[in-house]
Amino acid sequence: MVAASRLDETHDTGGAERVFLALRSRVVSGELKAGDRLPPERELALKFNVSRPILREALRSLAMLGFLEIIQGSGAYVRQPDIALVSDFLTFCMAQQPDVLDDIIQSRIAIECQAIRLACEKASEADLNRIAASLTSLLDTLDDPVLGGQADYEFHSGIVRASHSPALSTLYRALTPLLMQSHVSRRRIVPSGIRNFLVDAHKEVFLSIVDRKPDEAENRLREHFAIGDEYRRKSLIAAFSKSSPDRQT
Amino acid sequence: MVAASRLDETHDTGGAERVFLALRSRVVSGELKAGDRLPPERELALKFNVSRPILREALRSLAMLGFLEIIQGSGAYVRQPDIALVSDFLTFCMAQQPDVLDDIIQSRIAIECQAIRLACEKASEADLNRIAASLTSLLDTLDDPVLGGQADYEFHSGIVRASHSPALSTLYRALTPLLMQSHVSRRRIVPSGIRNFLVDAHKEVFLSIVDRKPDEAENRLREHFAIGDEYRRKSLIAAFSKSSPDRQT
DNA sequence: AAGAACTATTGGTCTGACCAATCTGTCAGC
DNA sequence: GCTGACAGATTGGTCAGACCAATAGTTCTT
Repeated sequence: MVAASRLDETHDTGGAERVFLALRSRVVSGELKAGDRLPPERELALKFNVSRPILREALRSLAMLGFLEIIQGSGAYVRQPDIALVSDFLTFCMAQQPDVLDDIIQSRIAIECQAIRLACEKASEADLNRIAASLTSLLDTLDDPVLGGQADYEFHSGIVRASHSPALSTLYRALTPLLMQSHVSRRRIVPSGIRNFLVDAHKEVFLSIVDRKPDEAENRLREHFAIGDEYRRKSLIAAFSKSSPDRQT
Repeated sequence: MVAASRLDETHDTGGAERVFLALRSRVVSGELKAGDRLPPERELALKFNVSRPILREALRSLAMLGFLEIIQGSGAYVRQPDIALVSDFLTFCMAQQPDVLDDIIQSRIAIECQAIRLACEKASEADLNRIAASLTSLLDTLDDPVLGGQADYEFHSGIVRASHSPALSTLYRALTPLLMQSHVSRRRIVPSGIRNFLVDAHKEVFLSIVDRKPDEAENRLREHFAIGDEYRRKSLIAAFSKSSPDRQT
């Protein structure tokens, strides 16, 4: 047999994947920085000892992952991957599991409760102003579900931002699309009666940050979430007992 | 001009990306479930009206993202993406930002503090036994940095698992690699004197879960983290003032 | 009926060519 | 001398056909 000439490859997984891993490691290691331009495809293909279609499979994969931006006629440029891709992927991973939309709120509470503690320490004047502004828009958009939801989001994301924790902010951004889904369906079933109450809860949370009282802030925030949760359950029960006969498919 | 037959495409971004998006949307929408086999490449290429190399660029990209598993001679099969990929990507995204390793601990605290509250409600006998077991190994491996670190991780991840929140667990798993990095460097500078104290802290946290007291559990956990943080700072200051002259490059 | 050999299917790769967008350098015109 | 337009070179985008390698299904032998 002629099986005696494959020792030059670490672990052969196919040409495309080999090139993919090689280039990716160059990016994550910092050897290739954002903005750098890769050599032309024909040249790279020669260097990696693969054909151009195979080399392109690797490049395209990196591009889809956000590591590269390929511009026709110009070249392939290293790009800082966007957190939005993580978000997409996380969304999909979680969406595979049943009832995640009900569960995702736990992650939100986790992040915001820690963020608000840090915010009590680190929030700047600008942070507080931003949160105050979102509080104002919250008041002005009580009757608009869409704008109101946006103001609500800005209030909460303002808290996270005020924590000055990049990791918390990154996670929060990654969760945002999923939050939006559960958020929309939640807000839809909230009638006008409870809204003033929710506004007051937001105010109290904000004031606790202004007073720099972490424990109080977290407790009020937890209470805010708990009330929302309790209310959602009641609504679901009510909706279920009413429309139970209609429920089909 | 012959430009009058591209209205069937949403927005033409090139063949490969078009195919990629089409197939990906079929996966995320559930139209293609895990385990399903895709048609042969030649057939797919015909269906999407592209050449095989282009079709392969799309397939390879999906494979690199974990959506597909391609087996030579057999076919391309839809696969449930692994959260580890999110973790990798998250790691890279965060690693680009400076000082994330010091900041990632905030995300950990956030998740665990919420998880421990849920654990107080939902922890099963098996959960408690698992945590108790990790507590035992923590005692048995006080002198081994590696095994001790592993026991410590099992204790904390046991808490998260006991929360029975898939979202929190998913996030925690995503953070784990980054935690390991900061964890190792932290544990290395912890001398033996403080360890018994840390073990006691773990015990108290555990007992609070057993007693089903969320507030107490969270407070003790926060205290545990705070002490670790405080200690790390002291160590850094000490190390800095001692080795300051040596510090080079 | 079980195992082996064969064949069809399917992914993996290569070559070479052509098109399209971009970049660059030259040259005419101001 | 500077500017703008043109033309060629560079580079990515795509295609076609061919061949190899691994797998799966079939058939034949034992």
